[in-house]
Amino acid sequence: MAQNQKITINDIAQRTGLSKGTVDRVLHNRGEVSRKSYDRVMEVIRELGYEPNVYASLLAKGKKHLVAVLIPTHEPGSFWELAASGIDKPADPVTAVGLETVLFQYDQYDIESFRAACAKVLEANPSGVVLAPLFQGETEAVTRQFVERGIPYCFIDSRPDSNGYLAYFGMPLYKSGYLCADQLTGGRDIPGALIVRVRRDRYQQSDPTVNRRAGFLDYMLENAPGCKIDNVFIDPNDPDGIDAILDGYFAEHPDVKHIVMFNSRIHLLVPWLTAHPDPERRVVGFDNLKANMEALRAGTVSVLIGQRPDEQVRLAVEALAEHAILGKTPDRKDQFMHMDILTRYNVEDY
Amino acid sequence: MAQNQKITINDIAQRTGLSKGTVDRVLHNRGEVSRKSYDRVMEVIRELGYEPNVYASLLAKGKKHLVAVLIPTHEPGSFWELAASGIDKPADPVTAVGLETVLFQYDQYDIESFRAACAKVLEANPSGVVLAPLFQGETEAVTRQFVERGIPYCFIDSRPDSNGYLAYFGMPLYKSGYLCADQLTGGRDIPGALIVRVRRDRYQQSDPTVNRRAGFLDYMLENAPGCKIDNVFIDPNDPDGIDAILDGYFAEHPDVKHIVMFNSRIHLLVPWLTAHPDPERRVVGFDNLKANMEALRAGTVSVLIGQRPDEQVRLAVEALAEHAILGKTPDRKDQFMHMDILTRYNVEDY
DNA sequence: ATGAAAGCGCTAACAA
DNA sequence: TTGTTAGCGCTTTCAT
Repeated sequence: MAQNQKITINDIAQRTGLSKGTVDRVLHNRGEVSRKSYDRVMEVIRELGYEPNVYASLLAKGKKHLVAVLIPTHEPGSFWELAASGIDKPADPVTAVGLETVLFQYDQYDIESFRAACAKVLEANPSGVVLAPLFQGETEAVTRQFVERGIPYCFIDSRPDSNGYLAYFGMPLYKSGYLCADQLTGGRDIPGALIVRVRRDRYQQSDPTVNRRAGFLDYMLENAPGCKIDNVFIDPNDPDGIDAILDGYFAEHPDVKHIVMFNSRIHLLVPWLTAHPDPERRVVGFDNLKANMEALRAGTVSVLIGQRPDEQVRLAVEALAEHAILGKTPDRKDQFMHMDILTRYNVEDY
Repeated sequence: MAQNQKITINDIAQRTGLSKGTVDRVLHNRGEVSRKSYDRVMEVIRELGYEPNVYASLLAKGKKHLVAVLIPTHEPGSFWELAASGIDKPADPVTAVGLETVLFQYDQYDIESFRAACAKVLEANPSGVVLAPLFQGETEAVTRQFVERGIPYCFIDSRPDSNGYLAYFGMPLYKSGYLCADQLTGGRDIPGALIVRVRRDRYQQSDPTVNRRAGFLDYMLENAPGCKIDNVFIDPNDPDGIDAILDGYFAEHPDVKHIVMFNSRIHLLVPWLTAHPDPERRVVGFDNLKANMEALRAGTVSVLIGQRPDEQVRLAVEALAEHAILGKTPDRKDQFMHMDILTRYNVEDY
């Protein structure tokens, strides 16, 4: 074990015969230092194994770091509520080190509200921002501003094709469809499966489920070639309509049992599923919304695939904090989250 | 938004007409303060919404916090290696805040080495220690010493019946057996299943797998009553013996396909499984050892149930750090980890 | 290009 | 019981 006498800038100032000020200047590449002094300082730093004391530094600059989290407003029980809950999770010692996180929200169906939120974020002049790229064009616009102002940012949930972000935290979408298919079929060929989709007006939003669907279909092609796959569209705001649509479909296709949805709304089917129990049926959906987990416990949904949205924001915030405070850059830019398989037997401690 | 002018102990000193010293005393309940002053200070603190500045505090006391992690030596690819890898995971800002973690190891089959490691831990006088309670009696002994010396400690992996620990991070063992059974059977009745066990000499160690086995058997009783369940014992150090035992068993029981192991050693069966492929067979094991994950990818093992041992130690270290630095106590003492279901389709990003 | 010095907010030792 | 004071290690003017 090496001697643990922390060595300070004073030590290295003495050793070099220079002053703390100069040492500090080289430490932060702040210029105004002669080539010679610079080299000498660097040498001694290495020699003595100097490591800066973060508290002292933070204390001296007296700066609070603020990271902004820019996500849609969350109705209770929604996906974005889960995500938002991650904002307070960064390990307390971290926040204790002078990190403040602020939530900026917008209506995910209203591009104007997104613009407004972006403006507020810029105003707050944060040390970093984490955002979900729901509106493609606008996202490009803000991130360009971030870059201009030297504000690092992280994407969560999904990731545009741009390149200036510090890191991305999210599920591998195509693969998640694959996994989903495997859970639905149990690895066996099945007669048929119904994909329930939400009719979306296109709010200029990107749809992350298309990749997922692609993965699903590819799996089926390879592993369950005999399976007939149908699509049906529902309106989230019309519960009766949902029942009617499902009734209609299954009346015509009594051989089909299995059901899958690629967004987080599998809970919309619970009333119908409850009314039409079938031990043979497998139902697979995504995301650990409260209502979805209820359905899992009740047995109406067989499997849920989770991606820990709260972890995504936690990790993103931490990455930004490390960047701001310690100047570190994550080793991998794209950090894919593990896809959690949830059944009634392991929901409890999720 | 409230005004963000950080208020300091100076402010509250002025407001009360007392000195920083006195304020500091009440802040830390260090006594030597008159009832009256105490009350007044508290009042003003509340009134002004004072919050201490952690950096300043840390800087002033100049104390590095050390947390000791006391776990078995890890051979490469073992369970404890995974656990050990969590030691460096606490978010960097945390370690930056002055946390040092040190690993203390012992031979899990040698109680003397455990005693020695404990002695060293005590010697290091850490601010906290995380340990796995492998040796029951000895664990009681050390923890008693921890309590005496006011050193908080966390258990990981499993948890004795004592009560003085700060927190426990681990898998719910009984439930994990239940989940395991469900994954093995796929929710259907099956003709038979073979439990492969490791013959353990009793090193005075507690065996965490007994609860798991109990959960498994209960599930089977309830949900697969027709299933014949057999046990077979292998010696980890005798690969040929393993093959022989499995050959022997399956020769006699051609109707049985499924195999399960309750410890982390399912990878021991890979040679035999590879030599005897069977698309109908399901094989379920525990823990994401490298060898196990390989088997999953190769398709010889169907499902692995993971508990993120690295997360367990990370969380334990963080809990201890929060306690030491911030004086916080975790809200829940027993923090059960989620049980991860791993298949070939979601191992990749684990 | 470099040095000197005044803090950042808090702690702890010592006086009073 | 309370006040005073000298730092903790680093940053940041302001001189030089």
